Amino acid sequence: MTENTQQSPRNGGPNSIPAQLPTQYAPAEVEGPLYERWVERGYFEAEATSEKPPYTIVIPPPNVTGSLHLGHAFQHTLMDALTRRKRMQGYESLWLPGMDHAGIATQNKVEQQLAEEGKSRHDLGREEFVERVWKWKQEYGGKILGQMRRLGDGVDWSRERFTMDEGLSKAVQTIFKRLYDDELIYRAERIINWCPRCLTAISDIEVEYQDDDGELVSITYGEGEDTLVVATTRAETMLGDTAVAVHPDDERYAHLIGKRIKLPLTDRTIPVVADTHVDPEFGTGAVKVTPAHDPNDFAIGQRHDLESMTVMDERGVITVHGPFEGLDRFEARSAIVAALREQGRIVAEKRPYVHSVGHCSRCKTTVEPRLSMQWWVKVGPLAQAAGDAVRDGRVKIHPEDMSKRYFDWVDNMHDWCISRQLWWGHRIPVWYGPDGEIVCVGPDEEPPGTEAEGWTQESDVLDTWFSSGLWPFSTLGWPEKTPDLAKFYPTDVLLTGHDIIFFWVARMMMFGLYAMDGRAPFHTIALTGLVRDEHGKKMSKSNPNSVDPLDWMDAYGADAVRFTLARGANPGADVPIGEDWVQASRNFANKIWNATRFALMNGATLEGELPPAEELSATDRWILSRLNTVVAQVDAYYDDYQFAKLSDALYHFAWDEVFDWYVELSKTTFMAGGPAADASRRVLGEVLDVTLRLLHPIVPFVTETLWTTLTGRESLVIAEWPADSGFRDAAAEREIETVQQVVTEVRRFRSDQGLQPGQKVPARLDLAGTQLAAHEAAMRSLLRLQPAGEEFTATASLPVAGATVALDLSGAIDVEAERKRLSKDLAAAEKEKAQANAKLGNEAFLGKAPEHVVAKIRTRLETAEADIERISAQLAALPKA
RNA sequence: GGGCGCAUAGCUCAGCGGUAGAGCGCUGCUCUUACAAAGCAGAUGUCACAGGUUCAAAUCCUGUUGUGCCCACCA
Repeated sequence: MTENTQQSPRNGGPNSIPAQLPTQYAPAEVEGPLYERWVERGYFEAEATSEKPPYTIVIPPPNVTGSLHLGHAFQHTLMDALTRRKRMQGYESLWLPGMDHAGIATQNKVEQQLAEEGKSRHDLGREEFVERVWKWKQEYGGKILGQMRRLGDGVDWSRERFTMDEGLSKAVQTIFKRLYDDELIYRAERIINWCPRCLTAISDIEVEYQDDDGELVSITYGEGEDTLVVATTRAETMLGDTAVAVHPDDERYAHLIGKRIKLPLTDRTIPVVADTHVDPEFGTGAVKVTPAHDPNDFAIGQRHDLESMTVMDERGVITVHGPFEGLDRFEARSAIVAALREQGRIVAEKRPYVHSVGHCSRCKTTVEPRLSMQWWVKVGPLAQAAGDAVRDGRVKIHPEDMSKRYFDWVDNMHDWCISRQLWWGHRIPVWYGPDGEIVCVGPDEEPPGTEAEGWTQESDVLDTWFSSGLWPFSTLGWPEKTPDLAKFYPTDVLLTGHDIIFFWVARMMMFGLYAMDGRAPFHTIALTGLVRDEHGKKMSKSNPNSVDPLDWMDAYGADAVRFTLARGANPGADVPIGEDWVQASRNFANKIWNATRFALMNGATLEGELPPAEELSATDRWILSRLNTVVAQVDAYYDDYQFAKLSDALYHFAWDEVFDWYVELSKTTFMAGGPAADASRRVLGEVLDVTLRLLHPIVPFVTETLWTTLTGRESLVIAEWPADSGFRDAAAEREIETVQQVVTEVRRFRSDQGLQPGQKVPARLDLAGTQLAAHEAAMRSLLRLQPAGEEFTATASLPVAGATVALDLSGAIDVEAERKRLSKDLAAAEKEKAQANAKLGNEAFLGKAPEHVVAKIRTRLETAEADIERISAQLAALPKA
């Protein structure tokens, strides 16, 4: 990285460009080349050997199949702002990019492609298919990486990682082996969530529940005296029933407990068992038990040693010999109900019944609970540690109330089903021997035997979240002891959406603490909300409200999109965004552009020391005082992840104070010339320099373009973050406030009297008794007031804040309108005064209110009294009609 | 069924114990020599409802209504 002192070769030095700057900012022209320059110069590359303290963020790896949506743009903007600021603050700042192989999602994508060629993955075979997926990745994957460049993401491309990379795969195998040896990974037959379309098991959190309309049918089981009625929404599973359960204390069925009854449509009899799980109040109080196809029933089966009968294959097709064999589960449902009805076994006709049904989060297919042999992570001890790290404050969740959700899950976590019946992913490193041996193979070990000898490797792959759980350290080289790992682990902040607390955050916590000797992978978890449209509606790909951020970036620039998102980023809250708002941000960028243009045209400079306060005008001291206040504010907001507030503070400081007041007030100074003008040029340069630095992490492109032009230096990316100099000048702030008050009041009068903004009016300013003498020229300029000539006759007189502005409108003013207006204001001020007086006359208030509140009320009273005096004087000064 | 959150200007949201704020939108006047993607001026709210605590409540407590999200093995 070069010293940030050389002059930019492009523009040949400071301040030479103003004439070349067009009147409008054109983001499309500068953003692309600027980004490439940053990358070429290696600004985003972090050095493990650096002496600087590290600051690390790993990117939540987007799916290789993904493209940039507003949610990414949002989170990336915040992460980019954090890492850019830290870099400016002198940290060795690393934002590590990469992608997730996204097992099911990617496999689905490629299978889809194959389907278009009329093939299935089985036509290719496993090896060829996996090769095909890699090829797909090469060609179509990672589209999002290019889009990240467009956004301006300052990531270290030299450290880009992919969860299926060799190194990361080794990390996966290493931790699998370690967990296996620690007996934290095991294999067991359980009821799992099965997706009959993806043909794989999925974990509990990959199931999305939604209320579906179903039908509850009541069926008579048994014969003769020994009958009871059960209700079900999944009639097809009755073929696999191996019991009926009732509550042990339920007298209605006491005589049946222990007996066997006939299962309709089959030649089987099944026992009636007593189990406290059954709620006697619900339905008939009798439950059909299908251990192989329902998690509850499986548990009952375990307790009563029932047989588990699988009646469907992996596609959800009935496998039981007989009339229903070969039917899809939903066809079978109707067919079975029809058959039961024929036998007169349907007691109550189908009743509409809304109940919660699980769907595959990938393809929305209704999940089929299924008994199956799978691999599991025993989460107990891992989750305990993950919970404790937050409980004891080593890791902070921001905003804090999100931690409840974290604890709820971590403290009640079920074992995690990690095996997937897919081909794309990390293959489970376990080998099965000819004599039933099971051997887990570590990363540097050979398989225990060859296929010829009867050994086979487990065909399942791991849940994609297994590898992303290792992300904060696998990306840094773990399990090797690399310099990167030593320098950049633990990372600092994890910034991500609250929707993946369970999927990803909790798992990184578990694995990080486990693999890295109890060192949590980050000290702060900053959770963001979801991006929504301008009416707060959820954006989804299927909705017409879905927006491609690339379109907005093309139209308004990346900075505009970034600023809009940052400005909407209230901690943990959802972020609404609409095109109008992006436009407004574009306008802001343009405003900064033009203000800088103005500054350059007027010779704003950074050369030489900032003059000492005593050599500066009140206007200059005021803006410097405000500037430093804002620096401190912005720092505080950054440290609290208050992006909306810091963006807003900068927006208002820049636009309202610097551009609308300071720049306008300076115009007079510049025109007058002399040492005062020179000082102001230096101050304006300073104010813009610092403001651009402060804005840079959020709107990097426009600030970089302007700053390099202003300063002639190489880049703002590697410039220093501003520090609060501590300079404050309360007197100057008060003085300028008074100027603003006078100006605003006279403008109001002019506007109310229907004077055109540009119309010059002769005026006499009486500033005796105020500090405003120095500002007379500026005020006259802002207010379009001419010197009073010989003929001057005051037709209106406006006393305000101790000053009096007498105007010659050379004609009658609208006295009535003005009187009406002033009377209204007067009434308001008097009411205010009365209220303040009432408070100050209240002993209870005086006795209990804190001093600063009482002081505030006193000030309020004084202000009201001053207003009354001012307005009364103005009324008195009105010419008689 | 449990948990959490939210109800403030036309819209989207800040504020969370001491006189109601922002952006966009709206009204009027302006091409005032950086910017019309602009400038200036202006209008706009019984802070969901009902109780309570307090000298003081949009802000704290209780309840009601509406709304959103998360969790759960609702046959």
